[in-house]
Amino acid sequence: MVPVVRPRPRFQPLRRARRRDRRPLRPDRLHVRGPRVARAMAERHQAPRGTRDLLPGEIERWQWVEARAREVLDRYGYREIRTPIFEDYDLFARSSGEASDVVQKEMYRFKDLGDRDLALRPEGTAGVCRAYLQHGMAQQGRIHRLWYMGPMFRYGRPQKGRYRQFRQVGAEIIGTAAPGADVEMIALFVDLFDAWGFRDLTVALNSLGTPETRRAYGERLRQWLAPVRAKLGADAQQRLETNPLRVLDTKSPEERALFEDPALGTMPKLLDVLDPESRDHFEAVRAGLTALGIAHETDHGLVRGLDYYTRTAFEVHDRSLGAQSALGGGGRYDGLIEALGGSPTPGVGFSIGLDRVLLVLEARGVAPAAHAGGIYLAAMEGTRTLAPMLARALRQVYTVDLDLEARGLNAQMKAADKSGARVVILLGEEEWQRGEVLVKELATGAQQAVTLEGLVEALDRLLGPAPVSDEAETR
RNA sequence: GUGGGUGUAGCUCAGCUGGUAGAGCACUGGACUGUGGCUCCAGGUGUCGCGGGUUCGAACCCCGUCAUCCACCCCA
Repeated sequence: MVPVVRPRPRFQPLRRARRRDRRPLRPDRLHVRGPRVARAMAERHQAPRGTRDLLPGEIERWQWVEARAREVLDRYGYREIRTPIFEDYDLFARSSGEASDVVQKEMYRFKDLGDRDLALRPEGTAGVCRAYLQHGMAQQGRIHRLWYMGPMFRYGRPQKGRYRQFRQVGAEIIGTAAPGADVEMIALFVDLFDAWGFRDLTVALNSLGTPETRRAYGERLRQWLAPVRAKLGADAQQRLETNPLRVLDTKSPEERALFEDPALGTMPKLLDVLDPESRDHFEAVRAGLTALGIAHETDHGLVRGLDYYTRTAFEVHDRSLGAQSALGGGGRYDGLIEALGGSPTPGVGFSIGLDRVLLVLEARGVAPAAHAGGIYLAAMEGTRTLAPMLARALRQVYTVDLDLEARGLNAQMKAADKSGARVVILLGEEEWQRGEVLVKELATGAQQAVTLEGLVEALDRLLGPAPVSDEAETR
């Protein structure tokens, strides 16, 4: 006989193959995952880098945060607006600034099948302003208070608190340059954090003036730093040319020490060169915040490099987050809508990174109260077909779970316990003959037979008619 | 995009300078086809991230790659 040599698949050692062959067939797995060969050849999928799944157990925390935010925004009288998750690339390029990092290297930009140049939104304000213009909202009232909540996308190396898909909640007031708008915006900003349980926040505040005052200030900075220019890092020297305000933003202790050099004299402050109108505006905002008892402090290093940002800029940070400490920020953008092709229209807004808010809440052990359990409907052989009907009727009012696989009573009771149900309705055959069901309270084990007519009354007594609370509590 | 750390069961982690898969929790079934938690028994607990290479032999060594974490850049 001629020996036949069969090539052995290289991806699977013989030892492992034998092990697998000894295992009993698992039909429940086979039909889900497919035959072994197909599985071995297929790549196993995972969420793309920088994205993540929010699973049951974690999503409740998100729902709680979102619900609290909606309540506050609603009480402030703001209206929700939902804009597309992708827009023309050009919209973001204009609103964020061609030279900005976001546009230069963080944009998810793509062409669709119609060769349109599109991008996933990196922030929310651009889309809101576009919608404002597209639908002529200016004609329907001068001042619009809007909010949005949803995913944003930026391409960058992910780390804790920074993801490629992240969620923001934000608000805008379009149509007034009054300092009162800035004050309300910051009050809303702070009250959102308050609703999530943040206390003792301090808002960092600055005024960027106008593009003209910023240019003048940039020149002052260049002159001031000229003596130590050679000692600055390469990045800082580059920024001194393109965006001098950013030089002050450095985290380098060496560079910060240079700023303290007595030979330089005191650092010029942007507030010192503000135009009189911007100065008055800034003072009015500060006075308004003080009147409301909102803690704030001026941060001369707080800058926004983009041309369309004007006057007020603000941020809050949480040091527990590490390098990505910014929880949210905002400011006035009186030049933006004009730059997008509208008539000159002032606006002010903010955005808050919900992923980072959730990180802080998680670290603090703040969790939504556990969901109060509902009803588990257990059936027996002779009442099996009744269960789906009764369950459907009860589900008009109650949270009802039941077994789908015709399992034994023991298994159903275990499932009921595991599901967190408070009450089991047992469709016993004998009881059903008499027009009754058994109602058992799991916490006490107490059980009684009730007629169908008395069932609702018994359930209300055990479960209470009150809706479940979703207030937060500390573990 | 730059630099560094880490990838072993669903989760938290052991695994000695190469010598053939481990614990706890969780999960499923059974003891218990008319009653959950406790206990006991049985069990999937596994592409040792993935792909190459070195070796008689790789979870361990080398290279690449992916993911994750930290820092930078920048922001939320």
